[in-house]
Amino acid sequence: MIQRPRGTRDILPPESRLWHAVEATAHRVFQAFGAEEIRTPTFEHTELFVRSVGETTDIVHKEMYTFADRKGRSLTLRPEGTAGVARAFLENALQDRPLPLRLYYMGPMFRYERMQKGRFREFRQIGLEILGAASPLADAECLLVLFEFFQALGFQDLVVHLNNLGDPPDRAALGHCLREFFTPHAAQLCSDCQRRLEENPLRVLDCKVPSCQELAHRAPTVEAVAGEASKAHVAEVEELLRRLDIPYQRNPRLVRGLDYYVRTVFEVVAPQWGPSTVICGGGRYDRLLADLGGPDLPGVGFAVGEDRLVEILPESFRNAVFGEARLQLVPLGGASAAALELARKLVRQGVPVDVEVGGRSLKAALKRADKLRRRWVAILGEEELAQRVVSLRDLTEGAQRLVPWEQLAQALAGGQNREPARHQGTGSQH
RNA sequence: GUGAGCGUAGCUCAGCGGGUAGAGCGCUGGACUGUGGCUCCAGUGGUCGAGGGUUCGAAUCCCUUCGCUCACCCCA
Repeated sequence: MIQRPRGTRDILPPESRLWHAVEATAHRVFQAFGAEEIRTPTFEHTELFVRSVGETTDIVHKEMYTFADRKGRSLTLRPEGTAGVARAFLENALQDRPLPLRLYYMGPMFRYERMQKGRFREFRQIGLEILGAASPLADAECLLVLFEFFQALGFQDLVVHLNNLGDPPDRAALGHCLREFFTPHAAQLCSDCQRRLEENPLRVLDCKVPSCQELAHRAPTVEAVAGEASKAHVAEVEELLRRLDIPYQRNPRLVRGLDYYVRTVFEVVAPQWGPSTVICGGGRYDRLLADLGGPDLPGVGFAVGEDRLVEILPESFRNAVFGEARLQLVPLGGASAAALELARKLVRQGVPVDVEVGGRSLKAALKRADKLRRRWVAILGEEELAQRVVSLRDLTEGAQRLVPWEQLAQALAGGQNREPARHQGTGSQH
């Protein structure tokens, strides 16, 4: 038996409805704020990710799905979304459109990693980029759109963790400072951090090992070396967040893994999953477009991990999705063809219908409707057919009455399903 | 890349001091010929992850391998 490749998943019904609903919500909210969807390739030239994400990052270092095509070109399955959007922006000269441009995307990303809870080799991200706006207003708008999205999904308790990473010269200076600070205490650091001290001292700041954390808390932060410009920029973002009542928390040890970030960086963690489970990460990347050979235009954006988001979706949203009323239409005897006609009529009126085409007995059909937690069953037998009615049964109460076909849509209007059926997880477990 | 745990029916698992593969749930049907949920009955379902070894005989003991999961690193 052939199994799915490691790190991929089958998203089965009814779970797939949640994914659809999350994506529909994203389209609606993002578009309401003036963003438009961009679809870019799932794979790009390897060089794009090496140059944008950064050569020293783990993503490029050891997590890319890189392969040579038949002509020997090096291609890579995209590990994140921003690089492709930036490339498409430049390639299609979108800087000649009215700026800023708000672009959003959703789709699969790929990273070659060992499997773990909430971590996949193929996972989905929903992201937004605002290109061509240097103002802190753009950073704040990003977070505003993000939180309106969360709000529409029913989240109540999410908090943004926010930091200033400074401008590029500041980052270099901070690296120096941190090396000077940590080197005398190197013996106290974990072995990973001793390595980080050489390669990327910023990463020591968010190590989870207690002894490292203790040191990190006393280490100099970006504030010590950041220029006035970046400080003022992030302070203004904070001011706007307060004004908008978006809950945030300044975290001076927050460091993001991608090299292109400057100034504002942020992430949102799932409260019930502990501090390491990031469901959204983002920040400002003012140098990225220029580094890719384009005009010197700023950008800011975020990406939400859809897999993790679906995992922690509030009950309210799940219930709304699974509670959608559907009519189960059961034909008896020779009424099957008429049932299909009736189903077409109802669907055109906006009523979702399942026709029982299994040819089973009424008893079996009712049993099935009950298993599916359907509320309404319409029985169409010879007698009903002759009178152009159905027997409409309400499975919640067991009540049943005859309803003419023309009034069926109206009789069902506003009806909710019964409590959602319990279902299996995501198909990712075996 | 490092460390740990686990692989028996579609799902959750029992069986492991070697002796003919089990239960619950699910699915299908029946008891109840056009009326669900509860109950009862029947049916359906498995190269015991794979390969090798020990043995008269292995799901069970030994070795190898593959797969899955969790943690670390890092991230969505």
